[in-house]
Parts: sequence; C-alpha cells; structure tokens
Amino acid sequence: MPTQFTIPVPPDYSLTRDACSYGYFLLSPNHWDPRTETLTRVLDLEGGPARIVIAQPRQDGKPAPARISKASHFTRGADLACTPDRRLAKREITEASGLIARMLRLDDDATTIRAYHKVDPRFKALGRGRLFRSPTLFEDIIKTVTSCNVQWPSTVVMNERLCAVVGEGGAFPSARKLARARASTLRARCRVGYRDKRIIELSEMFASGEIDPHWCEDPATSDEDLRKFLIDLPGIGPYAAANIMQLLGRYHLLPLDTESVRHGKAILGMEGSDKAIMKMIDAHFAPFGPHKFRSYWFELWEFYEQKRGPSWTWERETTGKTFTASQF
DNA sequence: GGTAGACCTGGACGC
DNA sequence: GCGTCCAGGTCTACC
Repeated sequence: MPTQFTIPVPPDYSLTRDACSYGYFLLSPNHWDPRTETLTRVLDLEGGPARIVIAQPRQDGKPAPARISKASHFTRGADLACTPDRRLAKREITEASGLIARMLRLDDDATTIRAYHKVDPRFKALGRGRLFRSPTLFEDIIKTVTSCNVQWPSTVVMNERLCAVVGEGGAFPSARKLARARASTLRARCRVGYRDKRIIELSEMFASGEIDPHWCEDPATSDEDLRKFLIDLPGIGPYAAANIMQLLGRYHLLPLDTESVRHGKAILGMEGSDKAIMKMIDAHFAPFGPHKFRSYWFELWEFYEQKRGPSWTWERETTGKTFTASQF
C-alpha cells in the first residue's frame, strides 16, 4: 500500500496558480493534468524512482469553480496531498518533501510575496509571485541549456528524450548517470545536438563536486560571484546565467533573448536594433529592483495567457508544444 | 571590446 | 520526397 503524505504550504499558496507559472512545468518529467489540476512527476529517491501525484484538495471538498482566469478559481493554503506509486521509507518521504518544496518554491512565504506586490501591485489580485522550478539545481541548469538556441518544441523533445533514454524509471537523469552517457547517445537519441559534450561536462562537474549546489543556493554567496561562476560554465552565456540566477531566487537580472525583443517591440512599443531594445527592456524593468525578473516574466506570462488561455489549462502535447516566438 | 560565422535541429517553403 | 533556408544562444577566432 503506497504511503500518502502531506506537505504544509504558506497560507496564500495555490498549486494550480504557482505550479503553472514558468515553462518548466510543461517539461518532462513534469506532467500537469488540467482536468484534475494535479502535478505528477517521477522523483529519483534513495530507494529508486517513485512516481508522485501532487494535489491540493479544496478544504470545502467542492470542485473548483468553472469560471477560470479569476483569482476565485484557486484553492489556497490547503496542505499538498502527495501520493506515490510505491511505499516510501520515512527518509524517502523527507527527501521527496524537500525536492517538492524546492520545485514549488514553498520557501517563498506570504511575507515575501507581499513584499513583491508592494513593488508591483499589478499581480496582487491574482496573487502571482512564485515561479516554478526543478527539484534540483542540476536539473534547472540542464533544462536551461536545452532551452538555448532552439525553439520551445525542441526543448520539450530534448527533455522527454533525456528522461526516457537516460533517466531511471522516467525520472530526470542524475548528474552521475548523465556524466557516464556517451555524447553520441545524447546527440542521436536525445536530439540535443551540439549540446551533447556541454551537458556531459556540466554533469561531470556536478558529479565531482566542482559545481557545489550548496554554495550556489547559499544566500551568503554574492550575486556577482554567482553570476561570474555560472557564466564560466560550459554552455552558459549571459542569457542562461541570468535565467539560472532567477531559478536560484535572484530576480535582479533579466535573461534577454529574442522573446524579450518581441515583447519590447509588440507590447512595449520599442523601436531600434535588437541590442538597443534589450537595453531599453532592461531599463524599463529597472524600477522593480530585486523583483525585476518577476515583473518581466509575469507580464510575458499574462500575454501568453491572453493568447492561449489560462496556463493551468495548457498541456505539454498540445498548447505546450506550440510556443515559439514566431507564433506570437 | 566588438563582431562574424559555426554549431545542430526542426519547421516552413518551393520545386 | 527532397533540397534550401531560417530561427535560436553560445563559443571561438579574428580584427
């Protein structure tokens, strides 16, 4: 009999809103089911892989209101109910809870989110503030590498293939496993292209301890030291470094790419060369200070939702695969 | 310090 | 069905 366990969340936490807040929720091994509003993923735990369904039952037991895209749709503050597909040892429940807490940003308490809404009240009514990420820094970095120099549907395929070909039981591959993979396998079977050697090199650096996640996650590590360290990693340039910084909860940099330029031109009415527009976007969001990325991102996210409907209705195989800059 | 071209894949397009 | 072109961020060589 599988062991169900619960995870307490901040009083304003909504699984539906806060999980569907960044594109990685659509990437394998994550699976969001819009019908049940549950997140399922395989976690590679001490005793082996376990598929866990994460739900946030409404406290009143009633189904969510049919009207969507309104703050009233969200369940808030109820404990997360986690159902694994096998019995977990106590230590594994602790391990899984930690990984899920990182992924869902449960460390962003209500006070942190209120502080953000003071700076940018536009997202207060809906309560947006948390950004979905991966259970580990390693997965966040590899996912970022798979999102560079490629359109979104290819990123979806690369992550699907990495989990299916290298990951154990459908989990995201561990650094040790990926470090042992052959470049030719990653290229031919996971479709990662020229990123093959860079992914292996990054995995080796994690496996050997050359990249220390604790140092990267430590608030005492300065922003500048962290950015310098990240940008020196193989396959990581200015865009990827800024994106990894936000995944680490440091929101003062913007990962500027062609999508930013599109937003600058189409929505903010900016004109000029791509480089000039990137500078303008950076200046435009500067007033949000340490929350810069959140404001930039939720503005983009709102635009996607206007085009494709609320993010919690998106699915990887349909809406999730159609996201390319050229379609907006 | 700035810039051009290569890297690889998948989709769009023309024949 | 095939060939060509293009988009995407990083890296290297070169000025």
